[in-house]
Amino acid sequence: MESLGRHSYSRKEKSLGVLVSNFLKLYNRDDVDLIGLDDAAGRLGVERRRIYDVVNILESIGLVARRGKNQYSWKGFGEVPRALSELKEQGMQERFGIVPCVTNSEMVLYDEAREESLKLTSDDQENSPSPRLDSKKEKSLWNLAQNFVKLFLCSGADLITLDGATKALLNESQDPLNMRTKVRRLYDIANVFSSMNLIEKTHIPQSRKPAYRWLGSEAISEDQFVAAPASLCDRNEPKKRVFGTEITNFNAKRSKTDCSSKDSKHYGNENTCNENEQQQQCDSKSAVKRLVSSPLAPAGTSKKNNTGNNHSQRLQDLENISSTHKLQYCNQELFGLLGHYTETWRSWHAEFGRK
DNA sequence: CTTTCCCGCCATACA
DNA sequence: TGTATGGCGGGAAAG
Repeated sequence: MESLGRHSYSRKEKSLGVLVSNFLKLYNRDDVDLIGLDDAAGRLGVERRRIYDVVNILESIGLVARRGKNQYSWKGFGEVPRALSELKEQGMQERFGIVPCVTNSEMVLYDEAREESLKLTSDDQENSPSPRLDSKKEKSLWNLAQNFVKLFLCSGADLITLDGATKALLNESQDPLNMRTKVRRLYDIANVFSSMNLIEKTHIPQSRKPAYRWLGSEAISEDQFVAAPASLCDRNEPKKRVFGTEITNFNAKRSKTDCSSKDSKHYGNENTCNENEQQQQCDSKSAVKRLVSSPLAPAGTSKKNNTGNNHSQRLQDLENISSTHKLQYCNQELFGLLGHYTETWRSWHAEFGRK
């Protein structure tokens, strides 16, 4: 019904936060080990690019680990504490505690002597291949995410603003242009972390400045369990990938890896992907919903099952129904009673067909 | 207006 | 070469 309702689009529905939430809901299970990027993208109905974002950030916490091309492995939440403590230690060793950050009050302690945090000790003598391999990683989402948590873990600060974090993590490069980009990334990361309750968004006491507070690694769970009940209710339509984005997204991910060639491809938009979801025990009261979505064509591979197709499909259906029923109800009484209805329908049908 | 941040172009890395 | 990965920043929604 709302597929026609034009402006049902909301940015929030497509945020990295909900993506991650769905991602966790999907893979946070004991029996899950390998995660295929294509599979994830397909199941979640997003472009592959977004999966990279999610996975990179999750990896910084140890939730997942790169297994190889197209493959990540699911480590559990059990791994998180370990990873965090490791990060903390790492951060302590570096200058991470002392940087422009926010105290409980609201003051922004300006920078300080963070100059020689350079790797005087571990200068070169590292990766032989590329000299600039380092710079590459420094800018990665993965690295940024780790540094972000280090900030929380190492500085005594309770609240941290993205602004402050940016300045702290930006190596002296006060360039405003650089900062813009950095903040964007931090927003991404913060959204992910807060969606899994690792951090929480608040405000600095007096000023209205938004800031983040660190929550332990314990309150992380809860929401990402199988969660059958809640997910079923709003299971109506995917509503992501409404329209407009279609044409541009040509993700020619042929891939098909090898192991499981069971792919339904990305075009998981529209009414295709949701059905048959998983095989969870969610059928408690799902039966009711099931009926509603069936009328539409099974779609399948056609990427462009536009409205035109639907109409003709609909027509076909009606036609079938009408013929069947005509044979069925040969009772004179009924026929007479419904006569004008069928007549009306017939004329409508004719007109519609003409158009 | 400013803050938040999604989208997807396209540079790199890799096979 | 083709594919996989993921910086990066435009610009639009949200506030």
